[in-house]
Amino acid sequence: MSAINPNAKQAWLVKSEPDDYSFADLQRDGASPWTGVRNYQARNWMRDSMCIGDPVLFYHSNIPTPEVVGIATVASTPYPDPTQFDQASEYFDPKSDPNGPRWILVDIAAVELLPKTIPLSVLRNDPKTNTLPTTQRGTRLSLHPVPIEVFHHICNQGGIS
DNA sequence: GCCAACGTTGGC
DNA sequence: GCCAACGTTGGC
Repeated sequence: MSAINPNAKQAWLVKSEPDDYSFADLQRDGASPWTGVRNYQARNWMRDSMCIGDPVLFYHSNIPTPEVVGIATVASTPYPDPTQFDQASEYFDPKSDPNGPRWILVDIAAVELLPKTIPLSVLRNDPKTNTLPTTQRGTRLSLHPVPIEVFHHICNQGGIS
């Protein structure tokens, strides 16, 4: 059972297309390796900065109303993404060397569904959240840091006290 | 479905 | 090391 570390110094946001993998899927699975991230900056954060127990906002992208839907947490230390060596996977990377894997991930675990989801439009209209990369036009990072106080603010907005 | 913005690739 | 071409992300 994974829980958020109340003393965590850093929170995060991860994006997922719900048609591909939704927060409900994560709740069903309990936890899941965060596979398929193929962006070096995002990889570096997983490899170097994400700590077990860090809070995570789970965001649904590529839908009519993109929104933060749930709370999750980092549930493992970093390790190589197994899909990079799986020829059957859409994430297979022929250039990755098993002796020095290119793609590193952590496990993400579901914590709770937000009673009230928070649409991107609301994040953009709130001065406390409108500096998040996800609210910036053109930002395609699928994973990025969120200041811990902003995380708590978003939880409050979402109906969690 | 469109397209702007961005990251990556590869030729030179 | 530059930069044009390309592929992908993701809002709309």
